[in-house]
Amino acid sequence: MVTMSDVAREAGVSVMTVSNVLSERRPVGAPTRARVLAAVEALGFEVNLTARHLRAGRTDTVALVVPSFHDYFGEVADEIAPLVEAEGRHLVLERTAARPEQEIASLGVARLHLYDGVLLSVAALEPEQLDRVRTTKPVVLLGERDVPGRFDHVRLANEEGARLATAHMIAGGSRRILVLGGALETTHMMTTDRRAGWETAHREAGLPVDDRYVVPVANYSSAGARDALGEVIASGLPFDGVFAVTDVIALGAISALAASGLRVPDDVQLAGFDDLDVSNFVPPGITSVDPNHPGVAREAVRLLHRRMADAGAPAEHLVAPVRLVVRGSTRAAR
Amino acid sequence: MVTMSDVAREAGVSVMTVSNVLSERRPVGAPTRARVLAAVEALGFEVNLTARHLRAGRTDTVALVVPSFHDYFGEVADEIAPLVEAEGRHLVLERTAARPEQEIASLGVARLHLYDGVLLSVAALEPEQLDRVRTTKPVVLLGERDVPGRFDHVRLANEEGARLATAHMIAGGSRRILVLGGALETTHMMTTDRRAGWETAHREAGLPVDDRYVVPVANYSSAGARDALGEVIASGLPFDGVFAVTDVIALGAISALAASGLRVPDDVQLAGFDDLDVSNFVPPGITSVDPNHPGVAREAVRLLHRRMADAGAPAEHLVAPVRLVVRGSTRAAR
DNA sequence: ACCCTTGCGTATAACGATATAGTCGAGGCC
DNA sequence: GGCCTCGACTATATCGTTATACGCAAGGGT
Repeated sequence: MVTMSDVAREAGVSVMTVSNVLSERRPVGAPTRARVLAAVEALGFEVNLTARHLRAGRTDTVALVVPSFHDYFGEVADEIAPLVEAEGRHLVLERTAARPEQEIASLGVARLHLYDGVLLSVAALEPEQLDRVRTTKPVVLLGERDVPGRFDHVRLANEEGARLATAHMIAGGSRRILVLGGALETTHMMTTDRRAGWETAHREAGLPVDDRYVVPVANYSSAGARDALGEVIASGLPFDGVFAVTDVIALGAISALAASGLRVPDDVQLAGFDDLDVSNFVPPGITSVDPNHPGVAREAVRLLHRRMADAGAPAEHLVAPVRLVVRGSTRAAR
Repeated sequence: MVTMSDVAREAGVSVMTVSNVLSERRPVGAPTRARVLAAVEALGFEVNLTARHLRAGRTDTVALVVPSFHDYFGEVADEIAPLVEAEGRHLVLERTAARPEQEIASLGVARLHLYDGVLLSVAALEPEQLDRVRTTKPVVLLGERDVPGRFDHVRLANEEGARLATAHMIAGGSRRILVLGGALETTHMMTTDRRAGWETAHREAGLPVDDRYVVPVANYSSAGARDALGEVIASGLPFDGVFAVTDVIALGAISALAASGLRVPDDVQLAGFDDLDVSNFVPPGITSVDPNHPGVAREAVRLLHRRMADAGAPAEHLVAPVRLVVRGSTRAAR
């Protein structure tokens, strides 16, 4: 490896002069500067970022820590990357899927210190585990769990989005709406908050809430959704609408409906959540709650920058607004 | 930040003893060991990975560098991660999308040295740019471009997969098959290799090859595909099959076909490439070429480990086999 | 003539870990 | 008793950069 001192020797100057030429932290005379740059070019020198980090305490790198790389998180990551890069920093993704139940533990707090800041997506992490994380590293949390108050946090208006989608299907004539991927527990998490919105819409419309219409889905996957909805259909439980708690689940649902010869939206209306790309293109288009990824990304990055600039700033807890995108899988109000 | 020397002072030993306790590189007496561990616990010490890297030259981290985080690459990344972790290392994702035309330059060779090894996905990188990368860092290339012989490289059997998919639709009765996302150039890249397979299938069947059936798609996106196919339909060019060079494009195609009232597969057969999750669930199921992601991931990681263990090993160039997954978007042979 | 600034460069000490060579007492062997 | 080995622990140099203080000549103000 070619180091700064190699360059310094080649150019006949001290290492600090090389450093100053490259970082432009302090002025260097034109002839000296030229000789240094020539030496850099000739030797093919590249700065050692590790040494810089150790000494300068700065990596110019931000990590986004996600449970898995695909689908939802991949799309969000692509929104966040340009915003981080606009500030002259780099974004890298780390993943915790190995042990979803202990996101930080499996990652190791030590790794957090490799970065200037961390966006941590908390899907399965319990608040008390999070509370044990004692780090001064700037961290902004993303996700639908409750988190300790001292952390900055961006979450979605899950309940409101679910209410909008469900109410829309009720207005379109549905009276027996499944919540696919729902769960009966009361802990605040993505799935329970969205089920709560489904309930709210029912109550507001004066419709009964029936627990049999809450259908869990294994792994929140499309395959799990297809199987789960297939079983509901086979069971004979009557339904005329499906609120899928994610678009990935909606995709599994549309597959199961098609396999059973049920027409969307004529026999069954369908709505999802997340507004993934795919929802726009799967015929007849899946009505979905748009969580405004660009907006969430912008807020998260804004909070992180603020925290990096001022470690003592009071924590902010944002709830990003959502809106319903109506497509062919639901009917207009009757 | 609490350092090893804080721990050493607290435990009344030298820093090397702390290091030896934690790394288990050399034996430490039981009472001393206990005091050290107690001090680590009491102070909440976490090793500084940057300092370790600088001194020990090892990060236990592998990077996967991709053009973007979503869809195809996200799915591949989730396959690769467990394999890397199984060897006791960490996987992080870096992205180059900022300037697709200069993947390495935008990333900076310097960043490569932050990792023990790098899996570099070359989508838009020209061979001569790659040739300029002079690094001793273990690098394995993934992707469909030609690359300099000195690099390890894993690519797909693009032409063969395209040939299989096209031949299958010909056997099912199609005679005028579009290649959506195709390009007429002859440089080896994903899109041209797949177009070549489409041509081969036509020649083998004694069918004419018509350049008007090669339809480019903006950004290889679903939206671009929908627009492009919409224009073909509007133009009146007759066709009864679509070979989409990626599943993302196939998704746009199915949307355009539905919008025009064309039935799949009755009026138009459709096949894609990549076998993304979505293809399994979009009714009626999209026939697709399965590039065997797990196999590709396994080979890539195997090559990287080999290269990390032996920098002088001869470069391997692998072409991963593909197979056709037949679903409802195509007809059985007539 | 004197002092102070300014511009340009250098020498040296960190950052926090690990590698290497050493120290030191206890015990074994002849 | 003398010598050697061995286990347990320590002192110091080092990885490649940047922060800090300093040296030194040229120029400007009084």
